[in-house]
Amino acid sequence: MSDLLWGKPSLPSRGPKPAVTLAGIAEAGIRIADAEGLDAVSMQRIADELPVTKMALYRYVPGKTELIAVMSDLAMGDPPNRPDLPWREALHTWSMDLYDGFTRHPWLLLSTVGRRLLGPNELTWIERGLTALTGTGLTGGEQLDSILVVTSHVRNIAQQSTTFPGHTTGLTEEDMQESLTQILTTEAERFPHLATALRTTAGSENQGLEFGLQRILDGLELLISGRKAATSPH
Amino acid sequence: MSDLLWGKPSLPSRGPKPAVTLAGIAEAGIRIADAEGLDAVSMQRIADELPVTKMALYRYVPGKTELIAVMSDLAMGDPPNRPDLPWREALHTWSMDLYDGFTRHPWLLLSTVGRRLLGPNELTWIERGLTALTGTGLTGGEQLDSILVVTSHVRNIAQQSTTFPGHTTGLTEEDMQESLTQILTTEAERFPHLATALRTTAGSENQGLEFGLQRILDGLELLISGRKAATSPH
DNA sequence: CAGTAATTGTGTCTGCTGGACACAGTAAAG
DNA sequence: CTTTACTGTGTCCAGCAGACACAATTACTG
Repeated sequence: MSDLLWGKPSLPSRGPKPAVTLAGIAEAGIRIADAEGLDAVSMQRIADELPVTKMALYRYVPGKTELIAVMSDLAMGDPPNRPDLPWREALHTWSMDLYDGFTRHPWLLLSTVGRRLLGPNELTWIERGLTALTGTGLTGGEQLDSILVVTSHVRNIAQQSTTFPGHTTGLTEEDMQESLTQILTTEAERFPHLATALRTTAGSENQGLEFGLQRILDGLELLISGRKAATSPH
Repeated sequence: MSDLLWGKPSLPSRGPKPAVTLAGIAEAGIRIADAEGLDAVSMQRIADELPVTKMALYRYVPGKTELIAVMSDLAMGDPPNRPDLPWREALHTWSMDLYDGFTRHPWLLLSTVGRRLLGPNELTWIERGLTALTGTGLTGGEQLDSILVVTSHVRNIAQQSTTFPGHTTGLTEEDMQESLTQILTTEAERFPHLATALRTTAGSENQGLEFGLQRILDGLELLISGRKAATSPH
């Protein structure tokens, strides 16, 4: 099932030499997705970048779904190896690294939704996140839930602040702002709190990432310190 | 631009009576998306459910993108009106209501990603969330960031625990578990922390929602109480 | 060396999608 | 009764994922 994601490239066989490789196909797909968005990735489009035709790709990949999965795991890459840090700093830099990845490959936000098979790189990310939380006294389930919360936050912040090439109707941040302010003037009475909230907002870019992250880490710290206070004096 | 989402249905005109309505089209689309997933929603498929042909739909909607936007805002519905509660309880029930919405219409998780124009219902959700946070001493930006964190968490938990009809390759939770345990046996040395974390996990369903939510609310409470301690004695 | 089996790449075909466009029919206003 | 505005339909196109048959290439086997 997940041979594509985990299997080693088996070289020796009988027929003609393959003209391309699975990794090469995936890289071509990544290049297209980075430049033109995930919607621009089609079998034909990928084949155009390689010395093969569209149908030849199906010798390497059972379908587009699986190809996107391979692309995604490959683009995710290996998480940067950080030296030993206290759990809070470790999780913080881990989050920032994750955010960097999502900004480098915005389409990952679209291709990694819902239930799916996990590839080696994605599992390594999880492993590194868990590493940061070992020794905190949290149970395994709590550790998993913790990195899930952090991941969710990073994902959605990235989703909101990224410009998707192609995909969405070319909406700039200004378009949204303009539409919103126009609505708030014509329908002000329906959204009083939103109006005041926006009025008292310093439009500083991307502080949402740090804000939410600090809240989550604060919440985790509360739990962890309580957990330690309960176990260590006993 | 957002006339479709915000405009009133203008009745009187000259030509023949319209055979359908925008709301009717959107409801048909919602029905299909609920039952068969977002991918099953096509112009042809919607037209099959209505007494018109595919092309007639374009008299009511400029394109599929806008139709999905209308469907999304409609499916989101009005947030349940809760009596006045302390901010923490208010935000908690708000989150649960939001989660309910996402489980009722899982495709909303797919249709409401990225930059987009906000409809009246979506804005009302935001307004209600902000209402819970008024009087906490948080700035407008902090209030917005707060509900963003909560929303992100709810979204991603829903995303993970929901079975998408159609969309993904029919992967059950068992398939993922099986694939994961198989990987962890063959590649155990690469993911030690993950292995132990999964071993010490009580497989209780969906506690991730409550866990993360409580962490976030704890973090917010820490900020809010600090904010109040700084202002009230002064 | 000849023959067979395995494997790769290609071309053709189907059914689906979103959408452009011309055209016919309908209802109200002049 | 004509004009005008509007609705619904049929036809057409480009692009998509993928099924399938077939030719070409290579290695193993007798």
